[in-house]
Amino acid sequence: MQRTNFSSQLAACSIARTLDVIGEPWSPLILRDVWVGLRRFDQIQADLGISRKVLTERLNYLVEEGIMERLPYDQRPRYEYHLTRKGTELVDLLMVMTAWGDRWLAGEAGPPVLYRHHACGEISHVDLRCAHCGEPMHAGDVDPLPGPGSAGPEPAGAEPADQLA
Amino acid sequence: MQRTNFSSQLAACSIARTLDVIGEPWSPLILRDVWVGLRRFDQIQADLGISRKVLTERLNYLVEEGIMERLPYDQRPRYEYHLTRKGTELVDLLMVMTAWGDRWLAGEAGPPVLYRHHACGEISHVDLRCAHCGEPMHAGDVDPLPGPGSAGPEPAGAEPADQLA
DNA sequence: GCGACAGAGTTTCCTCAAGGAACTCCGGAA
DNA sequence: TTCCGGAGTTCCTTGAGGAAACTCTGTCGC
Repeated sequence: MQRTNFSSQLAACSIARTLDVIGEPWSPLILRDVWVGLRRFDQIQADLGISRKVLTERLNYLVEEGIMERLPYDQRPRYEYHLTRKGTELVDLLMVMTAWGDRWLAGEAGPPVLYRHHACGEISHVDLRCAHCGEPMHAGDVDPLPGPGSAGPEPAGAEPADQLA
Repeated sequence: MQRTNFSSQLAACSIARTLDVIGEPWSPLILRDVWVGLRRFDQIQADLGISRKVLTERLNYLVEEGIMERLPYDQRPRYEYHLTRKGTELVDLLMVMTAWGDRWLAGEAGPPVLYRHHACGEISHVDLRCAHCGEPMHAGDVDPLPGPGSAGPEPAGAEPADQLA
């Protein structure tokens, strides 16, 4: 296929920008693998069954974008991939995917993996809260407004959010 | 390209399952558009600049997966897409993408769109909390454990999370 | 010293589906 | 009776992804 081009959206949409970084097929799964400790090329390749070519491309891109670092672990040309701060924060996304997938897509067997929260020691999952007041913050709890990086002051028309997010 | 095949991962990974639903290019942006009120085919098509063919495919798939409903709004064959409960909860993912994108990828101009939280009236963004204890829950705050839907009891080896999430 | 080895990619070739553009279909409206 | 606007289809090209073989580099065993 042709490389999907979100360019028109990149200007005005943090979602599109984020997708540009981890939106490609396999990228989130690679991020997950590195997060849980599969740090080497062949480990990730074997775990995912991804082609070596694609894995190379994705890893290079993720390094380029500052999501991961490529660090030598031997005199020989051997490298490990580690998450940067930027990459670690991106794992939030994976946790939300996990929560949603567990809730809506888990088979009769239940979730394949559980997470124990260090702070309370319980098996739990993530919940979205307002960073300001701490109350729940979901799809219906917000109004979108044009921000400083928007294309310009939108006419306050009937369509509140034509150029979005 | 050949349709990316996560099949090996689908069995054991809620992330892969979730990606199977909204992981394709454009799907998250379509979800966003419908969320903010662009509900008709041509509106979405014009907003995203996506090809009509791909938009048709994505919409059909999202309807099939129960993320959206296709509802007539006229005697003529005219339809609108609306989010289901399942789809609305998936918007959480978009909010996390927005938060991450705003933090790490916003240009010098700042975020293109802001969200005002109904509960507190403030411009804010989402934060991840433990659904159980309410404390912050991020990448470093959890241990993954095999759950009921895992392939089987993993040998409690040195590699704590080989078959993951 | 020399070949086998292991990790980490590169390269090549092939296939097939993603994207784009143009076409169709349907039921009012003029 | 034609025009129009919304909502899809159809067709073609291209380039992404997969598979497998090849490369490069430093170690290890003998």
